[in-house]
Amino acid sequence: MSSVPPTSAKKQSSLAGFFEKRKAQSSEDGAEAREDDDAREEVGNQKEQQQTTETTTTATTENNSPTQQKENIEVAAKKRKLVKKSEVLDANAKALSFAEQAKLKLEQKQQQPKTSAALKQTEEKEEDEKDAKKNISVANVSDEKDEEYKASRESDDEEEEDEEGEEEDDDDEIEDVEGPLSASVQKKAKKKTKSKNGKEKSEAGVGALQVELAQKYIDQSSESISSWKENTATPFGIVADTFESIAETTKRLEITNLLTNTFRSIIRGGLSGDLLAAVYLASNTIAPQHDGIDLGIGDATLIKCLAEATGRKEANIKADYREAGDLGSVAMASRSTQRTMFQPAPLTVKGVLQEFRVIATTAGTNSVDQKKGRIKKLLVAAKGSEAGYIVRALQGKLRIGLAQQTVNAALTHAIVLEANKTAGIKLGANALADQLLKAVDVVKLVFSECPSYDLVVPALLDVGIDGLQEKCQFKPGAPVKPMLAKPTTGVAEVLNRFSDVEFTCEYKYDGERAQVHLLEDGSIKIFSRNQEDNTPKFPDIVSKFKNYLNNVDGKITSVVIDCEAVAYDREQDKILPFQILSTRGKKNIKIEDVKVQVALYAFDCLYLNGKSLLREPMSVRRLALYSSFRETKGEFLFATAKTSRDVEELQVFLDESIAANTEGLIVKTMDATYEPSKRSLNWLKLKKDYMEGCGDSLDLVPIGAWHGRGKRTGVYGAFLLACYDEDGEEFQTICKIGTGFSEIDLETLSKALEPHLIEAPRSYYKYPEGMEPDLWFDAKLVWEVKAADLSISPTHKAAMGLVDPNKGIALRFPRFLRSRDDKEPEMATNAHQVADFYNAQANKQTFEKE
DNA sequence: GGTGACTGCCC
DNA sequence: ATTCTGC
DNA sequence: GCAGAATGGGCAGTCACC
Repeated sequence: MSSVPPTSAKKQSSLAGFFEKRKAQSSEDGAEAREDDDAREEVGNQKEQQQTTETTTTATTENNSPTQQKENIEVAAKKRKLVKKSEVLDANAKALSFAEQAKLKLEQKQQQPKTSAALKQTEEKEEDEKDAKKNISVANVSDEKDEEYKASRESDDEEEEDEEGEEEDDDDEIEDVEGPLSASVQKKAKKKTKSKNGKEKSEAGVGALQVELAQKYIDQSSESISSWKENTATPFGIVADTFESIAETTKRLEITNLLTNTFRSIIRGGLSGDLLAAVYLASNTIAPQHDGIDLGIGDATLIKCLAEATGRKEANIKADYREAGDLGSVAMASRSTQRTMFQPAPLTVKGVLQEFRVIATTAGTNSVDQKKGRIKKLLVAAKGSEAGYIVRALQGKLRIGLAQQTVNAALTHAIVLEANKTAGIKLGANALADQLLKAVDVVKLVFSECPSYDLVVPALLDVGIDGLQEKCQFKPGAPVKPMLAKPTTGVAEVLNRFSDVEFTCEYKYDGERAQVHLLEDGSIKIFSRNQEDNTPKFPDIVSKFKNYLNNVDGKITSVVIDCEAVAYDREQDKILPFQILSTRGKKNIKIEDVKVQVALYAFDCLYLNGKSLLREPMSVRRLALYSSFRETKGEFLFATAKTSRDVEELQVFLDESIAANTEGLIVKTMDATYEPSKRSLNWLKLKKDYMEGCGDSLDLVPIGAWHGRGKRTGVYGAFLLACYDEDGEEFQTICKIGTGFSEIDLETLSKALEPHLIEAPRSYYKYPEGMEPDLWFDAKLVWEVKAADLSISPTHKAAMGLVDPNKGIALRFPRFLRSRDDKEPEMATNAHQVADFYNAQANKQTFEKE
């Protein structure tokens, strides 16, 4: 990766080092003489990285001797925790905010001597600054921010440093700015809240924290919240700054507060379209999901963009990404080296969203280039932290602890608070907290039944909370968010959770969720679990659906049912595995082209003859389902159900479900409504592999690893696992694994694996092309891993030749259980055992036909 | 016209 | 999908 | 318990490129 001389690398005490290193390297990018050091020392790289992380907290400890490195890593593990706690800069804690990175960069530049005392000071200073920043919660609306933008625009590549200075000064200057909350007022407000804390907390009621937030709102709204400039397009920087502040906290109410204030100022800006755009950006979506608009941009394209935009080599961008764990900060760092001939117009909230949409809808020959061109333009126009968030947005991971639910809460708060203000309503903290909580419930409910900001945001601005339900109603034609189920560990837990209520169990079929709508106009629509419009995928269902209606006692004019679409062999009359279902085409499918038949297993009825059943209990909905449809063999069936309270009966039913080629059971209370907003995981799922000692558990050998990203930066994020084949005396990959690890596991395992690092894969490793891990290990450790299923794999190599002549076996839903220190790698699950596991499955793949 | 990289979406 | 974690 | 963010296998569709 870097061609930086070791001396410079040694000095790197933090992520700032990353910037410095990159800067140095990028100047050599053009020369690109020593491009391929890449093969060089991946091992060293790993150590270096561990150390980098470690020194983030301890500054200039210059421990580079190999003997000390191990120690460093251990210390690093402990420190990371501490650092996280104290909310100081830490790459692992969460997103290292871009501003923080800039600060680090500055420190590095100034070559500040970093004795531990000095560092402590710095930390404290930063804490202060953060506090100040948080308190200027509405400051991003103010005119003085405009100045800041202007300033930052003018001094592009020095801007990070400049911002430092400016931020320092803000506290003083801000007081003179009319309109927005001054920092000092905010500070007072916060102090007030803090001092009240104790009293309020003891009052309980709605929830002390909510009340505290309400109090905060009251204090804030006693001042005027003004827009940056009325009726001027909302700058994207407002949103980026808000993200930046949000990135600095993990407290959800704090996040809500920050976003609420930004939404409020946008509302006051008077451009309703801007609020909608901001809501989309904050939730990192570009359109309602059933509109089927997606970016078509992934890491690979973004990396190419960054390389082209900065004139750097792709390999270097990748290396930076690996090291930083965040493509956003790579974009930030790269961007600052770029000079532009002229100043592009500042980005606006609406403009960025619009550009995202154009990128999404660009298709056809040369579309990739066009998309890249637009992204590069965005990056060039980006100021401050904007570029980082643009990249993250395009990646589909904001990674700041903000997603739809919190956006909905903040949107609600903003609407309510602004409405209160307009109406002159002034509530006490408790009353306000109560009002906000109820309003959030309403908005979440409405959004789950009408998942479209295009509809909900304008409605909120128009009629507010009270008229919202009336205005945004569930109707066939648009999907409802589906009810989901929560994993349980066994029959006992189910009985425990549903101890006092009547419940029912249904088979959990292994297919894909299908929400089938019959509209008033007679048309049919089918939506996926994620509200994608899957109608084109199931022309066969569409054409026959009306045959399944039970129209004897009256005409059914409209209906919505919840089903599982399962691949079905109508000749042999049996359910086929999920893998078969997934081979069905998705677009432009004609009925005569359908090769994989499906059976619909219906289990709920959400709408019938013009009436929503979402608020009805399960018992009523099920009756509606049973009475409105009739079963057709191999095509349309009701999910097999049983109602019982008996432990043994439940267990028997579970066994039956497994024997019937399904995944297990879904357990539902009979009185529960279909309102995922109330509890998104209101149903329970009972699968064999959730239970201890049941399901397939294998002992496997880690032979490689990938560097983690995001909150896994600095440790491995995933590992390559293999089984042992005695016949060929080789290790054959069976899956990657990246879940089931606690943070401590990851630290421990990284440490345990370090002595086994090797430069290149052993000759006796059989692994798929294109699945080369970042680092290879000697086959020494054994881990116990759980899986739901085994499948014939197009890539993995386990048991190759034993079940299929050319294909290996892979694990479905692999997760780490524990380390098996008592086992030698040769004692790992062997290839024959893997094959046996596969063959023991009730529902094997049988599609070797042709 | 075929192939492979990339992406999104199922689970 | 599964799992872990902070609130 | 919620919400968010890490991560899995594997398929079809799209587009660049040969």
